[in-house]
Amino acid sequence: MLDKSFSPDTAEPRLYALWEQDGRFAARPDSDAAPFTIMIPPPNVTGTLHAGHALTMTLQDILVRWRRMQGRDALWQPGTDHAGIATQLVVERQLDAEGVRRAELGRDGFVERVWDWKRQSGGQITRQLRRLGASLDWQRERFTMDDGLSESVRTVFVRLYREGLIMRARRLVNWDPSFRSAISDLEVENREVRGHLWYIRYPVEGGDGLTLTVATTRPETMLGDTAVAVNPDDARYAALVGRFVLLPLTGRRIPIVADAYSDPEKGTGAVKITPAHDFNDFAVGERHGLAMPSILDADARITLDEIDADLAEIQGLADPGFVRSLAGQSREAARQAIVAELERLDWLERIEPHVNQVPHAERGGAVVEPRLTTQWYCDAARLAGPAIDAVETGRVQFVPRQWENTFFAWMRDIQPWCISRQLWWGHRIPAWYGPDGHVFVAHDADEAAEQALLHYNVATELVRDEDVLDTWFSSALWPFSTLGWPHHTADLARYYPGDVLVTGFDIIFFWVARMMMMGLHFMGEVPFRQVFIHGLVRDERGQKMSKSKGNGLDPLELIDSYGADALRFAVCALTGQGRDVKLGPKRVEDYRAFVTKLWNAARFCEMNQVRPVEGFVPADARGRLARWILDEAALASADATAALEAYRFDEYAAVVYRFTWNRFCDWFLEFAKPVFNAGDSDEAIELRAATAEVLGTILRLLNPVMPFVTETLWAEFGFGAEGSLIAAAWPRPERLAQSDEIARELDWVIRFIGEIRAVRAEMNVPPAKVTPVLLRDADPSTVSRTRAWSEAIGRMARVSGVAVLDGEMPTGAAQAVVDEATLILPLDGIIDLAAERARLGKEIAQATNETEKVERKLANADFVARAKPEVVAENRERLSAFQQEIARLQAALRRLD
RNA sequence: GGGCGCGUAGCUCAGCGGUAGAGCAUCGCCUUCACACGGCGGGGGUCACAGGUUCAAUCCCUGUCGCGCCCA
Repeated sequence: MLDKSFSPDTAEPRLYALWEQDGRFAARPDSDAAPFTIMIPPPNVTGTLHAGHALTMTLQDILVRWRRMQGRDALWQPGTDHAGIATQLVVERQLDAEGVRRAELGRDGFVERVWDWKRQSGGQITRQLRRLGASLDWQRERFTMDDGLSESVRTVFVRLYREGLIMRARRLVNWDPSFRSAISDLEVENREVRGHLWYIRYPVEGGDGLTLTVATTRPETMLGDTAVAVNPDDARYAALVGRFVLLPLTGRRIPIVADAYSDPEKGTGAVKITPAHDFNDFAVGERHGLAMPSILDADARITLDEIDADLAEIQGLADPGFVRSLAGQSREAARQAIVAELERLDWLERIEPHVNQVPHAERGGAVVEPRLTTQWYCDAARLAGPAIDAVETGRVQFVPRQWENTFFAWMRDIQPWCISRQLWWGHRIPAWYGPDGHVFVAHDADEAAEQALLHYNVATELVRDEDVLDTWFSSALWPFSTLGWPHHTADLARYYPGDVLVTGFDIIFFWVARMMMMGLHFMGEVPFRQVFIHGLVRDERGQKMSKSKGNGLDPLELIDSYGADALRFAVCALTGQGRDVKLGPKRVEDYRAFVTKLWNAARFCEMNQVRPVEGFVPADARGRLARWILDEAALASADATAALEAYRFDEYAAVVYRFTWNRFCDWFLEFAKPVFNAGDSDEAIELRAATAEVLGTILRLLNPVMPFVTETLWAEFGFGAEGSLIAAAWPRPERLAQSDEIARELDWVIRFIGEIRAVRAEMNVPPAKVTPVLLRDADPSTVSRTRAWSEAIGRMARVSGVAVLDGEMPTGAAQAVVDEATLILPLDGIIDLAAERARLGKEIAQATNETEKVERKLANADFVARAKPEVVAENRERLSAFQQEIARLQAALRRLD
């Protein structure tokens, strides 16, 4: 006997362990089944499960479980990425707490510590994914720093280098001064900051007091100015182009250049150019062959190394002593000091409040400093071409489609990808340098040494590049590196390309784009055929979840409170196409009610001796009720399958929910009660078997989204051993013969009962009051239906009996119309005749309103002539139905007099 | 500034040429032997606004307003 309610807290760990132990999640490379592959977009190894993971992993798990039930050889590849910056930070913080400095430990010691950390606390998220019920093939778990994956990374780097797709270059990068590393453009977010616009006068050389005023948001960078730019079309400054200004503070002589970058509308129309600290200025510098001195170091502190030599002393304008006093100061302090000095020397014209976009590091939040450094770059533009082509030709499909626009826009304008990071944790770049700086890129030190020998003709000491690769470089290889590449493994042949990548739209530039570029280049084939893009999880009010707002949802808490099934179903039901998911505890709680409903329905089945019957064939069922629900189940199965095929998770959830609750529970089980109570008649035996069949179908349909409760019921009912539902076959819908006719009959019963219920409720008939129903104008077939369903009508509509009206209309009766028949409920003394008149009047009014609309339509010659014939016919039928209904209702109204 | 998306019942969202829907909330009734995390019934919408296309527009097109996101 089932417990009073489902206990997720005990069922979940038990079932999960059972599945895992039985190898239910494992791919079956030796089977004949067609593979279905999803590569998990590897979560960050330092990460913990958040609501966004709960969403994406639930959707992936639904797809995987569903395809597995369809008989596919499902591979859901698990693992994590090594998250260079995040992980290094975690371990550095640990060291801080111990009072140990990273430098003291040395590189090897530090990396060893990171591995220690990884062994102890890394991969917390993989344990949490288990609580969600995610059926990942854990035996295949990979980590981007594994030996195999590291080999892939080295191979890719060396090959791309040899193909000229990787090169070193000295360019501006986004520099994070707190991590002291280059970071990706994509890891920079521009935030609006209220600052100022400082207007500074630069004296024109030989201009007799003539000055040029520039406006800047970053006065401290003027130490590195090497030009002032004006727009070539700006008449105000035309005469000055080609002349020089003397830079206050440093006394440097810098040219006035004409460049379209300068916007005449902005500020004064003259803009100072600091090529080493601004991306736009860098481009101007390149166009005009300007010097590019850096004035900020790795910590974003003032450094004079590159400008000290040309500091000049100019009375009232420049004082090397002041500039030297700035060395080592932060950007902020230097700004204050410089503004004060300019003011003192009267070169500051004015200050305006100004809102500007300031680049911040997404992780850590430091103000990013564009810095001129030598880094490794990957020629993303060349790799992007085939990826763009793959989407254009449909070899990779975005679902929903519109996301391909986002993909195209970014890919067509892709910038060189800076792949080096100044960290210790990560894949160290396989490049070695000779004493003269000559670079040798090789798979390992031995190979590099061989190259050096060939190059120098003598054994030469080499130094390895200190930097590591961007974490995305290794996750880009994930779809094939996890399968054994660069070795030609059987797994690689079988599971590449994968079927679908599931991720949020914020990740299109990361995983989607990069996996495609690398997959196409190295495998010659796309890494996945479809990309399902879902929204982000937001809180109940639609706000983005964030730690600072404190509105984050902990999926584990939700699982503790409501069970994993409820959380999963909520996520599934709320995942519409191209929309964010607003999730809160309330929504999860609401869907827990569905878990409970299913449980109770099953409990009811159990207490009515519903058991699966071996060899039961739906098509052979004889009872109309049995055939009805079996056919309805087939329809639901077909709809659920279609929804999943289209990635319509909301629709899938709705279909199964409606079938289970609003068909199976609300009507079928109610209709079945008298049969179940009738003992062991043939009809009862068959109906129990049919009920078991349908319950089994419900459990199978729901298993992908609610694996725990369905699996529990599956075993309780003896459909199979505990933990075996996961491997059961997905329902294959088979429509039954004569189902339309049976569906019409059941639909009639439902409407018949519904009408009586509505009349009773509106007339405030006490539930305890049971009344007969008299039929007027009823067809013989209707009369016989009332006989066939008399028990259900009696119990569900509180009717003592249905009879054909014989003789006079009873006084004080309520009336209702179902098709051709008028139902009369004698309620003398109970109903208020005035209220009954009003009720009938309202129904007449409603029907009349509809009639008029249809009449107007049919009166329109154009409509009759031009609309599709079936639409016209349909409207004629509706008109006649409404007219008859009105006539019957009016007759009913007259009978009250 | 460019692009994308969204404005449908109090809330969250489906629908997307021909009868406006669901869940939750709300109101009324019901502790009926699976379920009060329940049952039954009801109320509630000029489908943002303005034009256009069409026999017919919530749905297609154009514009306006409002909201969100991405890119510059």
